[in-house]
Amino acid sequence: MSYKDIKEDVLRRITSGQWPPGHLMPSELELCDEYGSARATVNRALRELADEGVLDRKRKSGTRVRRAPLRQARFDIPLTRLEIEGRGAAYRYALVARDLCLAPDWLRARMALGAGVKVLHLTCMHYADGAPFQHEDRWINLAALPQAEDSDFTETGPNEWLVETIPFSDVEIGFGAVVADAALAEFMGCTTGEALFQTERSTWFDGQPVTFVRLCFQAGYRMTTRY
Amino acid sequence: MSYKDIKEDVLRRITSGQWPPGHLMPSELELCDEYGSARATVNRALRELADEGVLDRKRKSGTRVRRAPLRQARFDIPLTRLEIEGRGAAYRYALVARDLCLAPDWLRARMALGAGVKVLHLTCMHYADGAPFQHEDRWINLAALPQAEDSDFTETGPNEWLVETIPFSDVEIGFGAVVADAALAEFMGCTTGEALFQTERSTWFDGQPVTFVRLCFQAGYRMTTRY
DNA sequence: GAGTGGTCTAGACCACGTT
DNA sequence: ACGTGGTCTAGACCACTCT
Repeated sequence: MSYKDIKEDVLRRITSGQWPPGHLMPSELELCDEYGSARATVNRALRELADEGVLDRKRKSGTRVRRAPLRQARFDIPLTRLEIEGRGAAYRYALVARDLCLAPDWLRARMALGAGVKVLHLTCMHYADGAPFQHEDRWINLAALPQAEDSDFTETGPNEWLVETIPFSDVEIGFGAVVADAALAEFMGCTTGEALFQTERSTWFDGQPVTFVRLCFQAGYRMTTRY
Repeated sequence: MSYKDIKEDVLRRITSGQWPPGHLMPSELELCDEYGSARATVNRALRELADEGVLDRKRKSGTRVRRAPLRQARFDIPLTRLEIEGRGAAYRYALVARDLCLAPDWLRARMALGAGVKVLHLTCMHYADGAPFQHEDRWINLAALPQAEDSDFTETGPNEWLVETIPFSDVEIGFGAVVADAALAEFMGCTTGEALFQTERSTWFDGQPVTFVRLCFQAGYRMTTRY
């Protein structure tokens, strides 16, 4: 039995009611006997199920079926270009505004920036088959990324530039809703007062705040996943 | 070296620029030499980094640092009661309406229900310290869960009842935004026209559609995570 | 064909938490 | 003290995919 077969079989026993929520499962060694597999194989199956929130494992106490499955949803956060192209639509990018300025107070608080820090403020639009898809409001900390000042971002969006420039970062992401004001409605080709799905993202690299971005999606956009 | 140490060291090499995006890493056997570990240990470290979207692995070609890290965000989807209590607020639940009816067409399409299927339609409110926190619009397929008809849901919300009744399910979840109409604004204690964060969830058990729910959160609510 | 990752085995020691 | 899961080792065979 492969570890995948074991995972499937354990899930089957749980969904069939043979192992109800809270049930104490056999120990790894007992399952090794039953499945005729090595302990490492059984262990991998159970460990992955625990990672996925189905099982609860404790040394000495054993492995139990979770009562209220710790439901977790995993979302892919793709580049906007790839998301649009993945739907078979043509991608177009446009730079709306590019502004060098001191970080406003709300941004300094948000990104934990010191006083008098210069930031690059970019406003961009992303289109799918010519229709407004996403409005991007981006702030880049020039103290962390001075070379951003030399890029003009007319051809390539800041997101794509960033992922090629910074290899890895800590990220905080938040989802919410926002009402389209007159300006945003004009960009997004919707009516004023429409509710738009919005994500906010702060990125750090090596402990240093790098960028903050607000993305507003077209009206009716839904971010979905299965698990 | 433990697999965690190896993960850390590989991440350090990536963030330090020693292994830039797209870089071809040493093979597992070479890393075994370098770290003085068994191949299974190195394999687990690299496999987990690939699962997390940092590395890209292919047989024969080897392991590379992802160019555009397929960033994934993991969100916990807690029970509303636990989310509110976890913030140190008092939880209160109220059943607003309970209605037995035939599934409307949009719902039949959404849940892949046959014609003439009876559903239980529930409207509920969840309060945090007395303030409206979440509006729940729930539909339960009585063909899959006939015992739902015997529960009155005045004391316990349908979500808590469901997780105790069904051990495991397939779930499709979507995030979006919705404008508060007059009725919803009254429930949520906000002004009409406010943008509210909304999640929709469809649940299947054993291939059978069980329930569909729309959750509207208080104005300004943000669902956040770090990764 | 050959190199790489994917997986499995049998055995071992350790860490944690309950008793 | 003892039972359980957590992890590591050394070796093996297989599957994919590039040339």
